[in-house]
Parts: sequence; C-alpha cells; structure tokens
Amino acid sequence: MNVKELCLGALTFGDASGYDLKKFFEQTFNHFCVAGFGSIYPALAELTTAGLVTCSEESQQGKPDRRVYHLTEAGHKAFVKDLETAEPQHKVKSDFLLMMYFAHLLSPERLEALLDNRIAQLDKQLELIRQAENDPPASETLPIGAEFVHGFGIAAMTAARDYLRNNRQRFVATVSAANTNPLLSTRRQDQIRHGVHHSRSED
Amino acid sequence: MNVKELCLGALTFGDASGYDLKKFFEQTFNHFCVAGFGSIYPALAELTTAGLVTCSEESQQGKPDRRVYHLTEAGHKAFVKDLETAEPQHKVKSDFLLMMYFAHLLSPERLEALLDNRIAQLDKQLELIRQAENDPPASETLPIGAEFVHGFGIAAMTAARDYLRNNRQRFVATVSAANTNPLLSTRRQDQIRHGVHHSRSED
DNA sequence: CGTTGATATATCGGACCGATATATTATCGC
DNA sequence: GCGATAATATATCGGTCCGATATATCAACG
Repeated sequence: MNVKELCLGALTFGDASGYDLKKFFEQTFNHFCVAGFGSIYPALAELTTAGLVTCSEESQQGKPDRRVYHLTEAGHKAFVKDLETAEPQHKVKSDFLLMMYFAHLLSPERLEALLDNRIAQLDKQLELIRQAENDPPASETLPIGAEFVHGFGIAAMTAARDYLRNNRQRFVATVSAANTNPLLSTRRQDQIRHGVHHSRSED
Repeated sequence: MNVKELCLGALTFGDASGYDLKKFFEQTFNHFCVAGFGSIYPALAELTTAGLVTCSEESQQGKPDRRVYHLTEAGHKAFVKDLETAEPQHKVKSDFLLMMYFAHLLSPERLEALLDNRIAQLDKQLELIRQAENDPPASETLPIGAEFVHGFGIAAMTAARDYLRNNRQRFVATVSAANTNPLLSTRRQDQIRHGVHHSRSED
C-alpha cells in the first residue's frame, strides 16, 4: 500500500487534484497516514501513464489552474484488487518513545518538556478526529469504515495519553532520583558493558 | 532521529556488531522502531568515517568474523546532544486502518481475516514486550526508561486490541448489511461525486 | 502597496528499506 | 555421514518516499 494506491483510494470518493488529495489525507487519514506533495505528484503522474487515472486541466478564476484527476474503471479495479490481496502492515516510528528509553541521559527539564508536548499533541489529534466526525460530512456520506477507524484512533490515542498523564509524575521523579543519587548512577555506569549482544557465545 | 542516531544510542549500552544491533532493535524497540541491515550497515560505515564510533575486526571460532563497533566519546556526546535538541516525531503508517476505511469495498471474508490477523499480531507483540521485560535482563540492568516505554506499549496495544475485539462483530455485520442491501448500496453509489475536495468554490 | 496566507504544481537530494547475494558453521532428520 | 535447514554475519542495489525548496497567482489585511 504505497502512495499510488492511497491516491487511487481517495479518488474512489470523487475527482480531485493533487492539492485536494493532500488536504484529504491530512483531514481523514491524519493519525495513520502521511503523504507529502513530493510523493503525491509523482504518484499521480505514474498513475496517469498507467491508465489508472485520467487528468483534465481546469482553469479557475481567482486561483491557479488545477489538474483534476479522475479514476478510470481499470484504476478502480486495481485498487479493489490491492485491497483484497495486499498484506497490511502496521508500522510505528516514534522518536518520542526512543527518547524516553534514554531518559537517563536527558535533563529533567527536557524530559518534562517532551512528555508535556507529546500529551498536548495527542490531545490535539484527538480533537482533530472528533472534528472530522462532526464537522465536514454535511452533504456527503462518510464510508462505513470511517466510524470504525475513527473509533480506533480515539481508543488508541486516549489510552496513550492517559498512560502518559498517569505515569508522568512518578517517571520524572524516578529519573531525577537516579541521576542525582551518586550510588545509583555510579552503579549504572559500572554495568555498561556488552549490554547489547545477548549472544550465547563466550561471556 | 535517523538510523545513525539509533545505532549510537544502542552502542551506549556496550560494543556490538551490526548483526547484534538488528537483534537488539527487534527485541527492545520492537513496537516503535524498525531498522534493517540495509540501513544499519551503511549507517555504521558513516559513523566510523565521522569518528563517532570505532571498528575492530574480531575472528570467532565457529562463526563468521564480526566487526564490533565501539562508541567514542565524541559519539556519546553527539548522541546526548541529539537527545536534547532533536524534535521528536511520532508517526504511524497503517495499511490495516486504511483498508478498514475502505471496508465497503472488501469481501466479508477478507474483512474478517484482516481483523483477526491484526488482533493476533497485537497479541503477539504484547507477548514480546512482556518477554523482553521478564526474560533477558538477567545480569544486565535495563535503563530506567525501559519500564516506562514498555508500559506505554502495553497500554496502547492493549487498548487497540480490545477495541478491535469489542467492535469486530458489530462492524462486520454492519458492512455486510450495507453491501447486500440494494437500497443502501445504491444510495451509496449515487452519493459518490466530488467527495474529496472540500473546497468552498463553485459547488 | 507591501506582506502574509491560501491555492496550486513540481523537482531534487537524501534517507530509508526490502530483497537479494554471499559465506560459514551448527543442527537435525534420514 | 549426508543433505537440508537454520543461524550467524556482512554488504549492496533499486525503488520508494519525503522534506525542503522553487515558482506562480490572487485575496485580504493593515
């Protein structure tokens, strides 16, 4: 499921330009997908070459020209086939958690700032999901999956935020204690040795 | 926080080869980081050139030679500086959720298989985290952050799994109903039009 | 009338990652 | 003992992706 298929999927809901697609991804797939212009425009060009979408230039008054893309029947079929056959992957890449793992190397202020910022980010994203569910539909019908996906996002992110909230105090205190207590920090130093390879060879 | 910094971080726990690092990432950063050989080996080469790590060849009996990397003082400093200054990002890329959004285009069997597989995957990963916490420490001490990060992973993934478990039945039933009910599916068809661009222009 | 911000498209360099190639030895079934 | 499989170990290549950047138009605001 690369950016090309992402574009095909979005175009099943109607014609759109590259710019539209970016906005759509940001609003709808916010918490589990990202795609920048650097991916979208090349993808649309390749899809056009492959005959999965068609492109029509539209002049607008008051705005730059738009290239509006339209899903062909072949494109629709290709997307459905991908949905049926592709093996789904779920990847998380979090610098935040990585930094938390190295909390013993962080200054207390930095640690607290990181925690607070992450909590704020989660609150913000939760608000975005709730907006997307109430705000925009209006004349349009969201697909059946939208509610399920939004519910998932809310469940997962609420759990994450609550964990951070509930453990923040204790965690910061523990790290501070370890860093200022010479006994503990010295002990920690001593035990740094060949900590990475858990090999069964000579030890 | 790219692969290079990831390697520096792992090497703060002791010397290791590229192969060791991969295993370490899989065991420890399982749920929020991935790094393949295609990233690790080039990263180690560049770190060596930059003087942030040193490399020593080690012959082994019964195994191929190893190139063991050692963090230099400059490397340690560089890593700590990154921890203090880099802005953490938290990205989720999920084909699974994307497919769920397009549940109305999936066959019921496929939909159920996707849900069941994802639940099984989450159970497996949860088990891995619990193992990592009980199993390997032995003579080594986990950093203070490890417990916090593991707890986070368990909280987030448990919430995700429970959401899927609790909503699976209802969701599958709803999608099936919509797909077989000609009224609903027809209505849905009719409403596909310019669904993507939420522009304020002519409509 | 200049600045900012939204609309709109496009490209380039660098990072990354999966697949693949290669080589050695241990282990296990037959 | 022999072939197959798995684990150990390093390396590269092609393709994908993405952030930064460039360009252009027009609206709105002060």
